[in-house]
Amino acid sequence: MQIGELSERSGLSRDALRFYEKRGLIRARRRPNGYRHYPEATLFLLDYVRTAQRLGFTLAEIEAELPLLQGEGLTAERVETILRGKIAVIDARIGDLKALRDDLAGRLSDVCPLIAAGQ
Amino acid sequence: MQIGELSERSGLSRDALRFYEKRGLIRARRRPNGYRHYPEATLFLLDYVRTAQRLGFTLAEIEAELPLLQGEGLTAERVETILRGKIAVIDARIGDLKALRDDLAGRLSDVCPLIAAGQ
DNA sequence: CTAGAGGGTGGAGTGCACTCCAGGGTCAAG
DNA sequence: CTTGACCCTGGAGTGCACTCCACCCTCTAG
Repeated sequence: MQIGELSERSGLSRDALRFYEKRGLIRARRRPNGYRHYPEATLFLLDYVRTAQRLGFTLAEIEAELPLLQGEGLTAERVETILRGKIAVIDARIGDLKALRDDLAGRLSDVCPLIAAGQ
Repeated sequence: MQIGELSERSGLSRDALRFYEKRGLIRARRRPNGYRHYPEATLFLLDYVRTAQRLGFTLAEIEAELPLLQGEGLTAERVETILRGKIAVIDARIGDLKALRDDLAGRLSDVCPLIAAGQ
Protein backbone atom coordinates (compact mmCIF):
# COMPACT_ATOMS: atom_id res chain seq x y z
CA MET A 1 0.00 0.00 0.00
CA GLN A 2 1.31 3.49 -0.68
CA ILE A 3 1.12 6.49 1.55
CA GLY A 4 -2.21 7.83 0.29
CA GLU A 5 -4.05 4.62 1.03
CA LEU A 6 -2.36 4.20 4.40
CA SER A 7 -3.30 7.78 5.21
CA GLU A 8 -6.93 7.17 4.35
CA ARG A 9 -7.18 3.83 6.13
CA SER A 10 -5.35 4.95 9.26
CA GLY A 11 -6.93 8.37 9.49
CA LEU A 12 -3.49 9.99 9.74
CA SER A 13 -2.22 12.64 7.34
CA ARG A 14 0.55 11.84 4.86
CA ASP A 15 2.66 14.38 6.64
CA ALA A 16 2.09 12.66 9.97
CA LEU A 17 3.10 9.30 8.44
CA ARG A 18 6.30 10.77 7.01
CA PHE A 19 6.93 12.41 10.35
CA TYR A 20 6.50 9.06 12.15
CA GLU A 21 8.94 7.51 9.74
CA LYS A 22 11.53 10.20 10.48
CA ARG A 23 11.05 9.50 14.18
CA GLY A 24 11.49 5.78 13.59
CA LEU A 25 7.99 4.76 14.64
CA ILE A 26 7.17 3.14 11.33
CA ARG A 27 9.27 1.93 8.42
CA ALA A 28 8.54 1.80 4.70
CA ARG A 29 10.11 -0.05 1.81
CA ARG A 30 10.75 2.01 -1.25
CA ARG A 31 9.64 1.29 -4.80
CA PRO A 32 12.21 1.92 -7.55
CA ASN A 33 10.57 5.31 -8.18
CA GLY A 34 11.12 6.32 -4.56
CA TYR A 35 7.50 5.86 -3.46
CA ARG A 36 6.94 4.41 0.00
CA HIS A 37 5.42 0.95 0.23
CA TYR A 38 3.76 -0.25 3.44
CA PRO A 39 2.65 -3.74 4.52
CA GLU A 40 -0.84 -4.25 6.01
CA ALA A 41 0.69 -4.74 9.45
CA THR A 42 1.55 -1.04 9.57
CA LEU A 43 -2.14 -0.40 10.16
CA PHE A 44 -2.04 -2.41 13.39
CA LEU A 45 1.06 -0.60 14.45
CA LEU A 46 -0.52 2.80 13.78
CA ASP A 47 -3.65 1.77 15.63
CA TYR A 48 -1.53 0.85 18.63
CA VAL A 49 0.41 4.11 18.42
CA ARG A 50 -2.80 6.11 18.12
CA THR A 51 -4.36 4.43 21.12
CA ALA A 52 -1.32 4.74 23.35
CA GLN A 53 -0.94 8.34 22.32
CA ARG A 54 -4.53 9.25 23.02
CA LEU A 55 -4.05 7.75 26.45
CA GLY A 56 -1.35 10.23 27.23
CA PHE A 57 1.88 8.54 26.18
CA THR A 58 4.30 10.66 24.15
CA LEU A 59 5.76 9.45 20.89
CA ALA A 60 9.12 9.12 22.65
CA GLU A 61 7.58 6.76 25.19
CA ILE A 62 5.81 4.74 22.54
CA GLU A 63 8.99 4.64 20.50
CA ALA A 64 10.93 3.29 23.46
CA GLU A 65 8.60 0.32 23.69
CA LEU A 66 8.52 -0.59 20.03
CA PRO A 67 11.41 -3.07 20.19
CA LEU A 68 9.40 -4.78 22.89
CA LEU A 69 6.27 -4.88 20.77
CA GLN A 70 8.22 -6.18 17.84
CA GLY A 71 9.96 -8.83 19.93
CA GLU A 72 13.47 -7.62 19.25
CA GLY A 73 16.19 -9.17 21.45
CA LEU A 74 15.22 -8.43 25.02
CA THR A 75 15.21 -10.91 27.84
CA ALA A 76 11.89 -12.29 29.00
CA GLU A 77 12.45 -10.81 32.45
CA ARG A 78 13.08 -7.34 31.08
CA VAL A 79 9.98 -7.48 28.91
CA GLU A 80 7.94 -8.65 31.85
CA THR A 81 9.26 -5.87 34.05
CA ILE A 82 8.45 -3.21 31.48
CA LEU A 83 4.99 -4.59 30.83
CA ARG A 84 4.19 -4.78 34.52
CA GLY A 85 5.32 -1.19 34.88
CA LYS A 86 3.11 -0.04 32.02
CA ILE A 87 0.15 -1.95 33.38
CA ALA A 88 0.64 -0.27 36.75
CA VAL A 89 0.66 3.15 35.04
CA ILE A 90 -2.51 2.31 33.18
CA ASP A 91 -4.22 1.00 36.32
CA ALA A 92 -3.35 4.22 38.11
CA ARG A 93 -4.78 6.23 35.23
CA ILE A 94 -7.96 4.18 35.28
CA GLY A 95 -8.21 4.91 39.00
CA ASP A 96 -7.87 8.64 38.36
CA LEU A 97 -10.51 8.54 35.67
CA LYS A 98 -12.90 6.69 37.96
CA ALA A 99 -12.34 9.28 40.66
CA LEU A 100 -13.02 12.11 38.21
CA ARG A 101 -16.06 10.27 36.92
CA ASP A 102 -17.45 9.76 40.43
CA ASP A 103 -16.72 13.38 41.23
CA LEU A 104 -18.73 14.50 38.21
CA ALA A 105 -21.47 11.96 38.91
CA GLY A 106 -21.74 13.33 42.43
CA ARG A 107 -22.30 16.81 41.04
CA LEU A 108 -25.31 15.61 39.11
CA SER A 109 -27.39 15.83 42.27
CA ASP A 110 -25.17 17.73 44.70
CA VAL A 111 -24.18 21.24 45.53
CA CYS A 112 -20.76 22.12 44.17
CA PRO A 113 -17.88 22.17 46.69
CA LEU A 114 -15.70 24.28 44.41
CA ILE A 115 -18.20 27.08 44.38
CA ALA A 116 -15.92 29.45 46.25
CA ALA A 117 -12.68 28.51 44.51
CA GLY A 118 -12.48 31.57 42.33
CA GLN A 119 -12.51 34.16 45.08
CA MET B 1 -1.33 32.47 50.52
CA GLN B 2 1.09 34.05 48.07
CA ILE B 3 2.37 32.58 44.84
CA GLY B 4 5.46 30.87 46.27
CA GLU B 5 3.46 28.86 48.78
CA LEU B 6 0.77 28.00 46.25
CA SER B 7 3.49 26.89 43.87
CA GLU B 8 5.03 24.61 46.46
CA ARG B 9 1.75 23.17 47.69
CA SER B 10 0.29 22.62 44.23
CA GLY B 11 3.47 21.40 42.60
CA LEU B 12 3.06 23.94 39.79
CA SER B 13 5.67 26.55 38.92
CA ARG B 14 5.07 30.22 39.64
CA ASP B 15 5.20 30.82 35.92
CA ALA B 16 2.53 28.20 35.32
CA LEU B 17 0.31 29.81 37.95
CA ARG B 18 0.70 33.26 36.37
CA PHE B 19 0.04 31.66 33.01
CA TYR B 20 -3.17 30.06 34.31
CA GLU B 21 -4.25 33.42 35.64
CA LYS B 22 -3.71 35.04 32.25
CA ARG B 23 -5.82 32.29 30.70
CA GLY B 24 -8.55 32.88 33.27
CA LEU B 25 -8.30 29.47 34.94
CA ILE B 26 -7.55 30.90 38.36
CA ARG B 27 -7.97 34.30 39.93
CA ALA B 28 -5.97 36.11 42.56
CA ARG B 29 -6.67 39.08 44.77
CA ARG B 30 -3.92 41.63 44.97
CA ARG B 31 -2.29 43.00 48.08
CA PRO B 32 -1.60 46.76 48.12
CA ASN B 33 1.99 46.03 47.07
CA GLY B 34 0.77 44.19 43.99
CA TYR B 35 1.49 40.69 45.31
CA ARG B 36 -1.01 37.98 44.43
CA HIS B 37 -3.08 36.53 47.25
CA TYR B 38 -4.82 33.16 46.88
CA PRO B 39 -7.49 31.48 49.01
CA GLU B 40 -7.07 27.84 50.09
CA ALA B 41 -9.77 26.82 47.64
CA THR B 42 -7.41 27.53 44.76
CA LEU B 43 -5.60 24.33 45.69
CA PHE B 44 -8.73 22.27 45.01
CA LEU B 45 -9.22 24.06 41.76
CA LEU B 46 -5.64 23.40 40.67
CA ASP B 47 -5.93 19.78 41.68
CA TYR B 48 -9.02 19.47 39.52
CA VAL B 49 -7.31 21.22 36.61
CA ARG B 50 -4.24 19.02 36.97
CA THR B 51 -6.27 15.84 37.00
CA ALA B 52 -8.47 16.76 34.07
CA GLN B 53 -5.42 17.85 32.13
CA ARG B 54 -3.47 14.69 32.79
CA LEU B 55 -6.49 12.80 31.53
CA GLY B 56 -6.20 14.45 28.15
CA PHE B 57 -8.38 17.54 28.42
CA THR B 58 -6.87 20.76 27.12
CA LEU B 59 -6.81 23.93 29.16
CA ALA B 60 -9.39 25.37 26.77
CA GLU B 61 -11.74 22.48 27.50
CA ILE B 62 -11.21 22.75 31.23
CA GLU B 63 -11.70 26.50 31.03
CA ALA B 64 -15.00 26.04 29.23
CA GLU B 65 -16.36 24.00 32.13
CA LEU B 66 -15.23 26.21 34.94
CA PRO B 67 -18.46 28.24 35.13
CA LEU B 68 -20.17 24.90 35.59
CA LEU B 69 -17.84 23.84 38.39
CA GLN B 70 -18.29 27.17 40.06
CA GLY B 71 -22.06 27.04 39.73
CA GLU B 72 -22.40 30.22 37.70
CA GLY B 73 -25.83 30.77 36.19
CA LEU B 74 -26.64 27.74 34.09
CA THR B 75 -29.87 25.83 34.11
CA ALA B 76 -29.96 22.50 35.92
CA GLU B 77 -30.78 20.73 32.66
CA ARG B 78 -27.81 22.22 30.85
CA VAL B 79 -25.44 21.29 33.66
CA GLU B 80 -26.82 17.79 33.71
CA THR B 81 -26.41 17.42 29.95
CA ILE B 82 -22.80 18.58 30.04
CA LEU B 83 -21.95 16.37 33.00
CA ARG B 84 -23.52 13.32 31.36
CA GLY B 85 -21.51 14.04 28.23
CA LYS B 86 -18.28 14.31 30.18
CA ILE B 87 -19.00 11.12 32.07
CA ALA B 88 -19.59 9.33 28.78
CA VAL B 89 -16.23 10.58 27.47
CA ILE B 90 -14.51 9.40 30.63
CA ASP B 91 -16.22 6.01 30.51
CA ALA B 92 -15.07 5.57 26.93
CA ARG B 93 -11.53 6.47 27.93
CA ILE B 94 -11.64 3.97 30.79
CA GLY B 95 -12.75 1.36 28.30
CA ASP B 96 -9.81 2.15 26.03
CA LEU B 97 -7.38 1.95 28.91
CA LYS B 98 -8.80 -1.41 29.97
CA ALA B 99 -8.39 -2.71 26.43
CA LEU B 100 -4.79 -1.52 26.31
CA ARG B 101 -4.16 -2.99 29.74
CA ASP B 102 -5.59 -6.36 28.71
CA ASP B 103 -3.58 -6.23 25.52
CA LEU B 104 -0.38 -5.68 27.50
CA ALA B 105 -1.36 -8.29 30.08
CA GLY B 106 -1.86 -10.76 27.25
CA ARG B 107 1.67 -10.15 26.05
CA LEU B 108 3.06 -11.16 29.40
CA SER B 109 2.65 -14.78 28.40
CA ASP B 110 1.93 -14.66 24.68
CA VAL B 111 3.73 -14.33 21.42
CA CYS B 112 3.47 -10.85 19.98
CA PRO B 113 1.01 -10.36 17.08
CA LEU B 114 2.74 -7.16 15.95
CA ILE B 115 5.99 -8.98 15.36
CA ALA B 116 5.94 -8.40 11.60
CA ALA B 117 4.64 -4.83 11.69
CA GLY B 118 7.91 -3.15 10.93
CA GLN B 119 8.61 -4.81 7.59
C1' DC C 1 21.12 50.24 55.58
C1' DT C 2 22.03 46.41 53.08
C1' DA C 3 21.66 41.69 51.59
C1' DG C 4 18.88 38.19 50.03
C1' DA C 5 14.59 35.95 49.37
C1' DG C 6 10.54 36.61 47.23
C1' DG C 7 7.33 39.29 44.33
C1' DG C 8 5.94 41.93 39.73
C1' DT C 9 5.88 42.69 34.28
C1' DG C 10 6.37 41.93 29.24
C1' DG C 11 8.23 39.32 25.93
C1' DA C 12 11.21 35.79 23.90
C1' DG C 13 12.28 30.86 23.76
C1' DT C 14 11.26 25.65 24.15
C1' DG C 15 9.53 20.95 23.16
C1' DC C 16 6.11 18.33 21.19
C1' DA C 17 3.48 16.79 17.38
C1' DC C 18 2.35 17.87 13.72
C1' DT C 19 1.04 20.93 9.28
C1' DC C 20 2.03 23.55 5.32
C1' DC C 21 4.67 24.89 1.42
C1' DA C 22 7.76 25.35 -2.59
C1' DG C 23 9.73 23.02 -6.03
C1' DG C 24 10.00 18.94 -8.40
C1' DG C 25 9.40 13.82 -10.12
C1' DT C 26 5.89 9.65 -11.57
C1' DC C 27 2.16 7.49 -13.66
C1' DA C 28 -2.47 6.12 -15.70
C1' DA C 29 -6.16 7.91 -18.60
C1' DG C 30 -7.74 10.26 -22.64
C1' DC D 1 1.63 14.33 -25.04
C1' DT D 2 -0.80 16.70 -21.82
C1' DT D 3 -3.61 16.70 -17.67
C1' DG D 4 -4.39 15.53 -13.08
C1' DA D 5 -3.73 12.67 -9.21
C1' DC D 6 -0.24 11.02 -6.65
C1' DC D 7 4.47 10.90 -4.80
C1' DC D 8 9.19 12.96 -3.19
C1' DT D 9 12.32 16.31 -0.24
C1' DG D 10 13.84 19.92 2.94
C1' DG D 11 12.51 23.42 5.61
C1' DA D 12 9.44 26.87 7.61
C1' DG D 13 5.28 27.62 10.36
C1' DT D 14 1.57 26.44 13.99
C1' DG D 15 -0.80 25.68 18.48
C1' DC D 16 -0.38 24.28 23.00
C1' DA D 17 1.45 24.69 27.50
C1' DC D 18 4.56 26.19 29.53
C1' DT D 19 9.59 28.10 30.76
C1' DC D 20 13.07 31.45 30.91
C1' DC D 21 14.84 36.03 31.00
C1' DA D 22 15.85 40.85 32.00
C1' DC D 23 14.78 44.25 34.73
C1' DC D 24 12.63 46.17 38.57
C1' DC D 25 10.09 46.45 43.27
C1' DT D 26 9.12 44.75 48.34
C1' DC D 27 9.88 42.83 52.64
C1' DT D 28 12.37 40.68 56.54
C1' DA D 29 16.61 39.70 59.15
C1' DG D 30 20.95 41.21 60.86
